[in-house]
Amino acid sequence: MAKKPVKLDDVAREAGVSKTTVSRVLNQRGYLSEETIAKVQRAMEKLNYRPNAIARQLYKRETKLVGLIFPTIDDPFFGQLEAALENELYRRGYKVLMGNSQNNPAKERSFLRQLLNRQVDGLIVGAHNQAIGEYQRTNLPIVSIEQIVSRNVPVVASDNYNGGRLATQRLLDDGCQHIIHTNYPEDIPTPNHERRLAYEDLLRQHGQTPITYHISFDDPVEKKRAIIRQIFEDHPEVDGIFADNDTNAGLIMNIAGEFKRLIPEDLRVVGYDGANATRILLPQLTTIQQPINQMAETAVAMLQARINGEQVASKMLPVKIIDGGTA
Amino acid sequence: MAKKPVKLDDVAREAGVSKTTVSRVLNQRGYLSEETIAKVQRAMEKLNYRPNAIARQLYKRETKLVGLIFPTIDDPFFGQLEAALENELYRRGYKVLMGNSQNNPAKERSFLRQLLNRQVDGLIVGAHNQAIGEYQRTNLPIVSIEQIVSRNVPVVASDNYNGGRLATQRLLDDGCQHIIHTNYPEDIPTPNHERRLAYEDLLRQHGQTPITYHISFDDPVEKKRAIIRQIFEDHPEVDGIFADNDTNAGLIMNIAGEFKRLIPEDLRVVGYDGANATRILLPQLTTIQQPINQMAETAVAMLQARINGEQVASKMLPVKIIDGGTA
DNA sequence: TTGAAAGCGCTAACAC
DNA sequence: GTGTTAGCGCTTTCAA
Repeated sequence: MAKKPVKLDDVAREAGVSKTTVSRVLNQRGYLSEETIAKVQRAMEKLNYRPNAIARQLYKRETKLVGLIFPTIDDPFFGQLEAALENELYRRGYKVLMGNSQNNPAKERSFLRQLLNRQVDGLIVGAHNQAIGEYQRTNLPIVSIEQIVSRNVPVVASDNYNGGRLATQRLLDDGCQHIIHTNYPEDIPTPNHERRLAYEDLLRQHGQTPITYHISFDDPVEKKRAIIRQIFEDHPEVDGIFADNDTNAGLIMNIAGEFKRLIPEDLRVVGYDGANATRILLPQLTTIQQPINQMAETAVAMLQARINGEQVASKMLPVKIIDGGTA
Repeated sequence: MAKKPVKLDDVAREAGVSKTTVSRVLNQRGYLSEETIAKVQRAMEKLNYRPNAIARQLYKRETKLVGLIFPTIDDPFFGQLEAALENELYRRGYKVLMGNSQNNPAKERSFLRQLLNRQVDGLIVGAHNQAIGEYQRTNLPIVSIEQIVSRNVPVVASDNYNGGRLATQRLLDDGCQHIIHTNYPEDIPTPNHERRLAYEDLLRQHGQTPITYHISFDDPVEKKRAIIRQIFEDHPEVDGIFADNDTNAGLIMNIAGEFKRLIPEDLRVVGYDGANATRILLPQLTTIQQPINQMAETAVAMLQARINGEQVASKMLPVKIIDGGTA
């Protein structure tokens, strides 16, 4: 609005040198006399000069920005994951463009379209939505987390099968006879479903019938509660629940109270994720912990490699069980 | 790396028209024959053309990007706040550049410096760090949330004094005789301290001695736990605690267990924030709820006004008490 | 209804 | 050591 912003030219004029010289001082490149440097710096100071990052980006054809596309940030797992990603990216000189898809394919698509317009140097995605064609026909470097995007996008995932195995085995070891599992609806294909496979395999091996209730990540919490109440109504005999995330485990623990079930006496519960926030608020919850920070570091390292033009393979990271007391 | 990206020129050549025409089709501006439009669109399609957003930004001198500077995103309050901000900004056509200052003044400063270089059209800040000189000498539109930044930056805050009053009054009504408060260290000036003022005012009015323990938001959780244990050791007579955020309230509830205090029988607890995630995981916690989503909407509306060159005044939003059962 | 040309603010050959 | 010049890819007067 007010006065036009100061540009390189203005600094050059003020210092009585050429644009090139100012640019060199700015980037500390090439040979310059101490005197000139000082002169230019004085001019910059005097005019309170701020280089225009956009102009530089245009020339350099890189923005040092990485887009993050995840369902939301308002969740213990994704909050910690995105925080770790931001941190690691910052260490490597990248800033973060954040996009929450919120189970809204239109939003995800619009977001993606814009980012593909040379706004970012790379993308890290973990959105739940149906993989969109856009992801396929771009050669922007992409890495995904716990999500299958397309054939040419490497994935960082934790060992979901083993996580499901550890959780189910714990409940079996506790002597549970009626173990129920909660997971996403089947039509959303994610590595997450390996957890369910492990649960089903183990239950069958032990002569029990696997029963899975579907709770969509993006459901409003009241709907989630309703589904969980349904579990207790449909299966009063339930004595063990393996929840596919800690938030659901928390809901289950509360609703168990409504049904007068004591945990762990009447009902054992194992959660999944083991994010900081849930560990703090629900330390009593036994859960399968994903190596969230390590997943973030790995994803960033892989993205960096892709940006450098290298090929990288998908990676699987180990999980572990955290003993709380609920199972 | 591979083939050079397609640019406007290429599309123009392919369609046999000028750059101007292609640009017009792109922006749906000016008079164009149906035929030309179709021709150009076919060329775009064929070449899989993606406009370079950076070039446009350079010309337009606006990026449609807003920077968010907060301590972290891995926290129920800030997670929900930033999610709401992102959502509201997206509605208005802005994307979000996220920067977590993490109680690291160097990081905050570096982040800020870069954003001031015309990378964003505006800034919403809520970092805890000492206000940095940089904030003052820029004319980038800025709005702050629950944070005093500088004289010319309008603030969106909730009614912290009333929140402190509601919390303390509840504990007094419950008959607590020894009420303790946790809050930030005093040297970080935030509207948050109004909560403490209210607590102190009320306690003195009731002939009690206010006692505040300082828990820094950025302390590692083990340090927070240690401070809370100290409360119980120093003041075994404590029968009410007003925590300045729900995470601390959660820690208090767990440590109360270590000291064999039953809640609410032996100890009443009131938290602060009332964010979604804590409401889900700790529904039993009585807390003061900030209107987080409304704060986000207000901040975005104010920022938009500032970007449009209007002056705006700071705003204060009401809080309410949520009955859980811990007080 | 369309095009030529100037310019957004910066960088980097290439010359001197 | 320093300057001249030609772009980076787009938008927009102005003219035709």
